[in-house]
Amino acid sequence: MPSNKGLSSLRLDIDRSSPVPLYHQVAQGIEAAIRSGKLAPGSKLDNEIALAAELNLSRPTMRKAMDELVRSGLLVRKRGVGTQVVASQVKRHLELSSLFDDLQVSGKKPTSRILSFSHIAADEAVQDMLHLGSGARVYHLVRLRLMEGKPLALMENWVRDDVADLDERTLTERGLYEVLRAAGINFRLAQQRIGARTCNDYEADLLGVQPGSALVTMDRTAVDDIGRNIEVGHHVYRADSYSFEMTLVNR
Amino acid sequence: MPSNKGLSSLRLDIDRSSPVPLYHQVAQGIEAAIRSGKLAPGSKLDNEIALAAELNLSRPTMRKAMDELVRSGLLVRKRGVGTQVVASQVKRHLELSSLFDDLQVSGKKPTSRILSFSHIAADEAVQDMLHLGSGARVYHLVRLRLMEGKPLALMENWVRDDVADLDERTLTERGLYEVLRAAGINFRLAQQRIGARTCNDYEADLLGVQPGSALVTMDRTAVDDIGRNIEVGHHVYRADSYSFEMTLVNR
DNA sequence: TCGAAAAGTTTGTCCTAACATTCGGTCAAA
DNA sequence: TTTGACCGAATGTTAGGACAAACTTTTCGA
Repeated sequence: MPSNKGLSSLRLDIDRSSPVPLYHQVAQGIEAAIRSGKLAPGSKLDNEIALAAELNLSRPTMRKAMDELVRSGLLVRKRGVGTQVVASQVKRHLELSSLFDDLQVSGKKPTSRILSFSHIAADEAVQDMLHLGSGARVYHLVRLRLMEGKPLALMENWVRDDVADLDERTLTERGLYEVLRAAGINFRLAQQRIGARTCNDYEADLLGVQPGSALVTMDRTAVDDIGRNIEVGHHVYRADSYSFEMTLVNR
Repeated sequence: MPSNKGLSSLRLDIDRSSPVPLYHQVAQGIEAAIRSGKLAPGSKLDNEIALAAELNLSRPTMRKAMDELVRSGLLVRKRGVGTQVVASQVKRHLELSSLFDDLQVSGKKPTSRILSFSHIAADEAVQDMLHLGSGARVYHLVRLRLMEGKPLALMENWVRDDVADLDERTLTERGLYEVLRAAGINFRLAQQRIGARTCNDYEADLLGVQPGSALVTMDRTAVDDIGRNIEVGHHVYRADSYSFEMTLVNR
């Protein structure tokens, strides 16, 4: 007698009139059940057909919902065997959002001090990374991010100037990504590189650490939904206060 | 006059008798076309229906192929508009593989020096991370990874002992993941955290750097296809020789 | 008793068929 | 000149069915 878990006990009520796709509603419902413990780590789910029938959905829709959770690392599947909840508590996937957004979600109160803001001609390296022609102009920002008064990150960004109007005051109280999204930009992907190095005297002073302390470095290029390279950033974080968490998924 | 690109010029011949799924064959074909430049960065693809017809596939299959490329960051889609090749050259996604595998693919010749190998009782922290009961035993490895004779990484791993038999000689010439895969383990996901710190005298000596140099740190837990936590690792890399590249995708 | 074959279960792939939603542009009305 | 309605085009969602492949369990024969 298998201990398969149906979803009936979860009260997964889906709203067919909602603009939220059914598969996403289902995925969110199951995710909530896993995170709240109603679906125990390691427990086996009913098969796709039974679950679909239980929710009055087609199998493709049910499967797409489960795909979402497999991709985010909450479920694992094996052909001929079934689908299980992953044993360990999986943190949320590394999101394509700015640090500012990350910290807001986690309930902290980040502030931003703008050290430099200018509208300048892009040098060759920036032109290349943003795929701009020669003579193009960009916004250049250097910001210090603080969390509850404590310096956390030093961020230098170059933003193409033909997608939004930036000004210094707005950026003080809103994250860069928030401002750009409000301007109608839909970020789709970012390529980034994470590494480390020791800090110099200038950085040590701003971040409030000893010269020679370790820094986490992050270089990023962000792309929107029509393939434009919107922004490149070079950020350094205090290694004692920041690290990157992510879940890698195969297949 | 749109400059939409069909795929006919690409000679995408798909083999319906192959065990490789059609959508994956198509995805690989398009990826190859992009990476080779036959599909120019920024160019717009034909619509899904036309492409499907061109390859004698159904639209869902075509769509699934494109999904793969969207998820890996090579294409971007926008409803009502179309699908484009991303402007920038996207590196391969951060894979769930060991460093050893990574370097092999890139054509380098990594070697491994085993500093310590033992079969020991798991302490409480390891028991917890691998979800083992008290009294469980694990393999414990400390390895130094060298690339062309140059030290690159210092790696400490704990592996549960009920899934494979490990021995010191095999691990010298094969990567840990390779050995575990050969034992029938299908890795599905890994949760990892990347950070930085400065190195101590012991690490400096082994890695051939000055004490106080920057290190990239990586902590990882790997999970297989039936939800078992197989291995936890704590690795440190020379910051001047290693960094993590990845592509984040929204949606 | 043990190993091989068969049957059953479950996920994986592929197809056809609609309809919905969003975007970009055109064109007419204010 | 600007606004609004409409239309075509493209991606997004949902359904239902059929078969394939991998794995587990049971059954059967030596």
